[in-house]
Amino acid sequence: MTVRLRFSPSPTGYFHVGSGRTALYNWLEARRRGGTFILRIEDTDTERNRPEWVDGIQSAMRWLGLDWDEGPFFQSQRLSLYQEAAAHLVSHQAAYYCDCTQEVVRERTKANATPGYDGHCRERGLGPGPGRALRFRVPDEGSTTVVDVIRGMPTFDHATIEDFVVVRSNGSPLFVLANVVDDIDMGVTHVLRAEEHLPTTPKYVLLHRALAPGHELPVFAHVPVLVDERRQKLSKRKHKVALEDYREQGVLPEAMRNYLALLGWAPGGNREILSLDELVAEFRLEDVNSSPAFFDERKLLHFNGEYIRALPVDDFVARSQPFLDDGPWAKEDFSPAAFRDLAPLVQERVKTLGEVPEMVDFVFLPEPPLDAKAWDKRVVRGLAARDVLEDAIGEYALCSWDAQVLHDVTAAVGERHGLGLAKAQFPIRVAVTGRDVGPPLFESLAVLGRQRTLERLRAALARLGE
RNA sequence: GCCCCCAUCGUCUAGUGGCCUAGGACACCACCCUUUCAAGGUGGCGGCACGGGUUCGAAUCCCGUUGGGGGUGCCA
Repeated sequence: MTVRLRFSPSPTGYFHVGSGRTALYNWLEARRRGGTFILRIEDTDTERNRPEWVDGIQSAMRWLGLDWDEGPFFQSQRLSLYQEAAAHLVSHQAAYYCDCTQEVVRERTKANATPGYDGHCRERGLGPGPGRALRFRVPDEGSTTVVDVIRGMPTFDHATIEDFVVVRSNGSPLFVLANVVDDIDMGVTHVLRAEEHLPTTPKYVLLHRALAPGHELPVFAHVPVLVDERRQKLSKRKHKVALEDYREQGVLPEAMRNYLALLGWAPGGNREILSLDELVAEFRLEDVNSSPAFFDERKLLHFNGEYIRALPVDDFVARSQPFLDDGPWAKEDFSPAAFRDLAPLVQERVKTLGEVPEMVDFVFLPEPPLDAKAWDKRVVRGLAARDVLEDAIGEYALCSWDAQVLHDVTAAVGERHGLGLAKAQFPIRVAVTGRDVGPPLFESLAVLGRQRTLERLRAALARLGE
């Protein structure tokens, strides 16, 4: 039998990393088993849905490389299906109408030991109508066991499950109903979703049995939630966890994908960096952990650095382009050739593509950006800084313009003033690039050119003299 | 409160009764390399929550405790 998995987000906020991982796991399991991956948008709560979030879901998934075989389906366009299901429940006495308002229920059950709806309308024989919600009649006795590949078999006593609402009093279906109806209709074989859904799963099972008696239940897999440093569930409200933010920051989708895959799952052996093909081949739902994982941005960034460094230089250049386009320099001052020369040196120094512009901005800006602290420390208070600058100007004016030559010449300059190269290069670096960190200096000078280098050296001297 | 889930270094994890003196990675520290910063190399710090069982033997199995989390909506 071919497996069918679905990812069914609701468009109630931007797409966050936790959703990304759930989508990825669904996709991985579907691909590995040669099954079908379905995208279904659960937008039954019209109050909270927004079309831009729907676009966000799809673009985030495309960015991660998670292509779907069917869909996107929209529950808002499948309402008649849910109505039919509701009618079926009513005609089979599996559900009943209720006109209790939330306030009334709360008031009435306040004193009860078990909170929740008390079954007040069970025997009242109410028909449909305005202000009347449809409730599922949960058996009083017995229990429901959920078979979950990563959690075992949690069991829930029916006594602890209230008669839950499946259709709102305004006629719209609730998540729990639409979800089950669609899974049955779409032949979903594996329900892989976040752990927070585990407590409502017995309702899913009860509904499934009532709606499709004899049909096999899907296999459940509740993956642990992602948490913050305080071990609280990552939420859209409180945390900066939108996939989009990482994308804009210059995180590579393959790095994000790899990192996400490892949050709750590990391949055999001491490996961490895995290609998509390896992920597909080795991922196993059964091996997913059951405890919550902390989304560690530092490790993500480490992965990203690994992926950036592994890129062929031309790819690195191409993928840096969008970030270069937003650089702080005038567009016409950017030189692809100059960037290409520095690219290999930049590539091994950044953790995100967003850091690329500041590594090379001194080349494309008319004046070097000024890092006041670096200027003060390495030029104003730097050892023999003035002498080094003056001496360097003299040498640089005459030597041939080549990184190796510049290196040797500068080493000689340093020696004359009792400094090693490491110290001697500082005033020059700050004068020319504005900072005391950056790509190797002599290669940078080679790209900048003799004239601009000398100008900046002289400007620094002038500034020092003030 | 009630229901459910979870528990190995700070973090992500390997581990499925002997191979564990508990392995790897991130982070951190030191050293090496070195024109800065990175990268790389070497080393270090650091963990089986606790208490009972079961067993010749337990990180691994069982029970309890504690701690953490999720749910408890006419949200998903």
